[in-house]
Amino acid sequence: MMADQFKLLGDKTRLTMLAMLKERALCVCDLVEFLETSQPNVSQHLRKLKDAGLVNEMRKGQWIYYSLNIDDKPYIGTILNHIPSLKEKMINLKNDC
Amino acid sequence: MMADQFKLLGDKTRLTMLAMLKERALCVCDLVEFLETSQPNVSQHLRKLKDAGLVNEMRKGQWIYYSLNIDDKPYIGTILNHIPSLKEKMINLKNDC
DNA sequence: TGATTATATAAGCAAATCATTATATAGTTA
DNA sequence: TAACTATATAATGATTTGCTTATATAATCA
Repeated sequence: MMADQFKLLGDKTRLTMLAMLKERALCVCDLVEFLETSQPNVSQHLRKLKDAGLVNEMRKGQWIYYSLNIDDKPYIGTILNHIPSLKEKMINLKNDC
Repeated sequence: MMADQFKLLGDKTRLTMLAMLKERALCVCDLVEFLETSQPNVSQHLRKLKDAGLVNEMRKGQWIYYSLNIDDKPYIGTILNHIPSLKEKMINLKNDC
């Protein structure tokens, strides 16, 4: 249902995660560092996003990279384009923590 | 905050209400009839939408009409345009119940 | 004025939500 | 293999949410 997808966007942490993933694929530890929250918290939000089909995961060694999967959800893309870019603030993030 | 606005869209009842108001201004009793829920429930959802500035109210006699107020929120409009139209199903709604 | 209609507000409750802490799983490295 | 790192899952608890029932407010009508 459509409302369920918006419910996912209605949380500051998840909305920020999606805005980050709009810039590039990220591993869990990148998200943890940037969001300044616990690793389980990030993992649980990621699971919700994955269950809703909004993100994909791809293992790379011991890291798991998450990326946006919204090509079939144009309105989600529109929404994310209205969020101020986080590119600048993400510069310090090093992959493979 | 942006997430708070999406939180409002993340509820089936409210999302339907907004989709209805996209068609035209409606009084509370129209919403109650269409949504098949209680009048206080509708009033409380309307208050949230009003507090967030998504709808306006206008009294007309003993009725209060609510209308969309999203001219300054383009992404909300985009979202509502992706919701299947309710126009057909709203044909039987008589104003001023 | 008193009854009726439309709407709002308050109180209460079950269910959902978000975070935390503890633990499990899986890959890597020494 | 043992220790370490990255991530997931489980258990728990405080807070929020959505709805119901009861009551209040405001406009209309007889």
